Amino acid sequence: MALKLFDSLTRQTRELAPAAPDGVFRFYNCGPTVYAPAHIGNFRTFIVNDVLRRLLDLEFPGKVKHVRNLTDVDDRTIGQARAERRPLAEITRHWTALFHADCAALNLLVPHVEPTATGHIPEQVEMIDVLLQKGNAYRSADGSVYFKITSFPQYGALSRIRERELKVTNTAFDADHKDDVGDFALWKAYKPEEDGDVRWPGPGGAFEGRPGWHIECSAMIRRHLGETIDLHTGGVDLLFPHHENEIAQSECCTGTTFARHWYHSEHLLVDGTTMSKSKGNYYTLGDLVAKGYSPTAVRYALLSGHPRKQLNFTLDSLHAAESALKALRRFAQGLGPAGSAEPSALFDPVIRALEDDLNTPAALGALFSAVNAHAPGNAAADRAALDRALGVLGLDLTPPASGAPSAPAEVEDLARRRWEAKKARDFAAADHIRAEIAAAGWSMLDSKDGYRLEPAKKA
RNA sequence: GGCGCGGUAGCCAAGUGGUAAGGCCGAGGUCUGCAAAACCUCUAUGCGUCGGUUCGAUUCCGACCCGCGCCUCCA
Repeated sequence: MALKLFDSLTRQTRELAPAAPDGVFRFYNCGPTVYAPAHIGNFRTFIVNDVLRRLLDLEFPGKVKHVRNLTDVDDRTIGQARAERRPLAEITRHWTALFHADCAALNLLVPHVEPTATGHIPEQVEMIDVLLQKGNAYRSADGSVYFKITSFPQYGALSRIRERELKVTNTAFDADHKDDVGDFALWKAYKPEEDGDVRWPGPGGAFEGRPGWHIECSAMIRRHLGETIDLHTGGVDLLFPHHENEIAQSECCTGTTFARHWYHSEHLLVDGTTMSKSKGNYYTLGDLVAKGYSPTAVRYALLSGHPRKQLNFTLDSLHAAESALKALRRFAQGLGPAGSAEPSALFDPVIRALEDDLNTPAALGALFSAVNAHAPGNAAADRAALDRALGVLGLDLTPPASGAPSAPAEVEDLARRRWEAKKARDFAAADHIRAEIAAAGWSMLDSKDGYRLEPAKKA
């Protein structure tokens, strides 16, 4: 089985394989900026990358090194700290913790390394020093350092920026400091009124300030994965300028290929448009859980579209996901435990769909096709196969732990009375009480020898 | 203006030069005192529009219409 993935640089679907002699597959996924709760659009990318990670684990067992960073110093994190008048580290620590909790709820595997920008300042400064020495970077009047894109002839290969006609605006061109609009900051000189106590010694041991955004990834990759990595991923929005700039600074610094394969997942839209707080279509995982949806359903819904296609997220898609998951749970229960059985081939098409450029919607389709095609016989082996397929998708069928809130005492009391009435075959009374229970916002679900109460479904 | 992506049933969504996976919803049925659940069955002569290539196109080519994203720090 070969794992194929679209490569944003060559615009072709290519096979993934480690290049280094040690056989380790080096995988870097651009992580979040920790200044606010991550929204489900962010999580679409992280979930897609999580499925990728699981596929890689299947393909290269024990030989995958997965790194995902945390951006904990940049304009936005600093801005948030200023707005709240709290130390930067306190802000980023808080949002990192929430991010990790959301990741756990969404069943995301923990990367092998999760480096932070602030934890790698010397590494970043070192790279900037090299770029200055090699003439790929220059220092501006205020002590900032910019990368000179004309010094790197291949600049623009990834984003095809040369074919674009840049809409140049005054705000985009910081004429005071940059030589060229396209140049980007490697190091930003310290500005007391903006940066507060956020500052480090800069290139050459002088020029206090902080790193630009792009250099952190280059430095952390170099430190944790080496000069050449096998796969670099992120959302499409990072393609330009972030990844373009990473390539430039890394390759100029090391003189060798930075990433052998690039992959970008598309944006999540909500209600047909981009998410924004002002439109009221901005969702975090917490928002959706508060509405009663399970994180597993969120994960399922986010996998229901092709990762390289924009996905329009709606609450309806969450309903569909909950229903589909419910059917899968029933099916799994019907099969019983896998025990020590070897997986059957029943769900192989699911894995194959994923190996074919991470086609998650096809994989989900194949999952149900297999369920529908299932014939009784080797339940344990089929269950083992189901578990493996669901494992790669990262779908955990365990029902939500907490769940059912208990009904108020008066509703419990009504239920008890209705049950007695029913047993006495006084159906008129039983139906009357059912209506009362419904009026109180609860549903009474009878079974053969008992009943349970659930909150009535909201419209 | 430039770069890119997409338009497949009520909704979501795969896919292929040879005649449309799958999920949700809905409908009918079985079962159940009722309700719910579960199970069974059904649901696109059609894949934005118009041309072209072809024995044959939803799938290739062209034009057009519509939607969306990006164009300097947003996954």
